[in-house]
Amino acid sequence: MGQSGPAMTTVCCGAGVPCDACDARDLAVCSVLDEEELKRFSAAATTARLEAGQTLFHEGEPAEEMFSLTEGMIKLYKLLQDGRRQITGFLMAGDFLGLAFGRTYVYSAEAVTPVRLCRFRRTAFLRLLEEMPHLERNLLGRASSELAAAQEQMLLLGRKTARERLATFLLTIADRQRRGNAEPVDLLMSRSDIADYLGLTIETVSRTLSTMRRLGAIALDGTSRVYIPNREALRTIAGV
Amino acid sequence: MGQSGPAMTTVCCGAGVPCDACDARDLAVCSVLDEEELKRFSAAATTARLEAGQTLFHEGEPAEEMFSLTEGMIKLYKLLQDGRRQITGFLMAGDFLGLAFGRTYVYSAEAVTPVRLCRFRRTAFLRLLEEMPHLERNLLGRASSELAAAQEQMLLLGRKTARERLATFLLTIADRQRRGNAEPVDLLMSRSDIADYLGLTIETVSRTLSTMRRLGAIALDGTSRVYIPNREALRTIAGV
DNA sequence: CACGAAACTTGATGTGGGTCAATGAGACCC
DNA sequence: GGGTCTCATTGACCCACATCAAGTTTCGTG
Repeated sequence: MGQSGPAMTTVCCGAGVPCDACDARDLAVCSVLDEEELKRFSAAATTARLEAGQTLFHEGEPAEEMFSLTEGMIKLYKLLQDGRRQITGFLMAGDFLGLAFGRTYVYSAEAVTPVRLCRFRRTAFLRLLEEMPHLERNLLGRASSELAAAQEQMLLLGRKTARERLATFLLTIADRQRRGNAEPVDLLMSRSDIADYLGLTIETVSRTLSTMRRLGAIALDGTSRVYIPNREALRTIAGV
Repeated sequence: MGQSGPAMTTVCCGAGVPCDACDARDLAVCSVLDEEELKRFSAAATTARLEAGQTLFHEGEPAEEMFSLTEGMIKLYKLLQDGRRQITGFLMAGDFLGLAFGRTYVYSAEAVTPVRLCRFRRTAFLRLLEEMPHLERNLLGRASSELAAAQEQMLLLGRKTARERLATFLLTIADRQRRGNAEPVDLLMSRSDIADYLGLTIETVSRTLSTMRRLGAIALDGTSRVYIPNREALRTIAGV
């Protein structure tokens, strides 16, 4: 189920991007730091890269590092012993992951596309957190909106139909990619990932997308590009 | 669907409990404050009471107040326009609610039992937050564990069977009530609340509990008291 | 560019939990 | 102690989505 590749050992260090050239400079936690703080902050960070499909960490492992995603997409997921999987979120440039005041990670993280990240030792990061109130406030804000998103997702998983789930999903992706109304959305993740995110099977995802295409609610270009001719119409289907 | 009773107008002020006599003194956010801070903190708070079934606030309303629950149980929920409801959490003494950096509440909150709370004006609370780093750290910790709980709930809603959901739910309640293995758990909330929390219908909740009783996994005393003779066995059913 | 593997789509069939409906059991009130 | 209201349980039936099983498309590779 996509857990190919050894974990941390395969992360290549180096090839780091300096902060001013970083795609996530204005999105990530570091955006709230002043020049002096940024210097100390980046001194505490190393950079890492992962290929698509590689695992950053597994649920249950000691949470010794935290990460800021600067490029690419990562999925977070939890597994039941028999292999059933629930993807709890897709992260993009600027997102922070691994924050845990407990001892272990509460989810696994795997690259969906090739990614770059800034990596911090847990202890070092927590020290920075104490010294930089802006940083703490920013993380609290992030946690708060992640929580809101999680509650929205609970509504989806607990109460929405397959069609409503897909419509909601497509609209969320479109928003996050800040695409104009005419531009296509790029899904990046596989049908299996979408299914495990929406609490469905790949067959249902595929069938539902086909139905929506037949109805003219979306158009598909390949398996990953989706045109949404009328977002308002999709919003009606989404039940939002 | 349980939205009886007018909202804020019916909240009775007064009858406040002084901090030292407060049930939640060691659980709530105020537990991290020193004497001097607590004085300022409580000066900013008023107290409120609600009867079971009364609404504290509705999703979408301007988020002008934040609350610390000191007694009783509150449920948080979101609605779809056609009335489908998802309960996203049950809060107990010590829990904090209403934290929103956005302008509006992202969920509704309603009393399950009679409750008492400390109430803060949003602006006043945010000011206190800046002045008291302990407080901010505590809230970040809370947000972080709430997020972990939310992800656990997504796994439940997306991937678990009805039986697994109920078993998980009962074990969680048992943990939160810190009951010994022999002691019964008290559900407090209705079947309808349980159903809307677990993404099921009341009929399925009822049937599943009956089946578990027939199998000897639990015993019921009335509709609300549940004995769990063997938690390990229930844990096996829960798939955890 | 042909081959093979993986990912996706589509169809046929099955089923867990939803829906609809009736009955039962407390709780409250007079 | 009987009436009523609300909530919970139980039964019969149904359907949205899962499962099982072919195809088909895409894409990486020699």
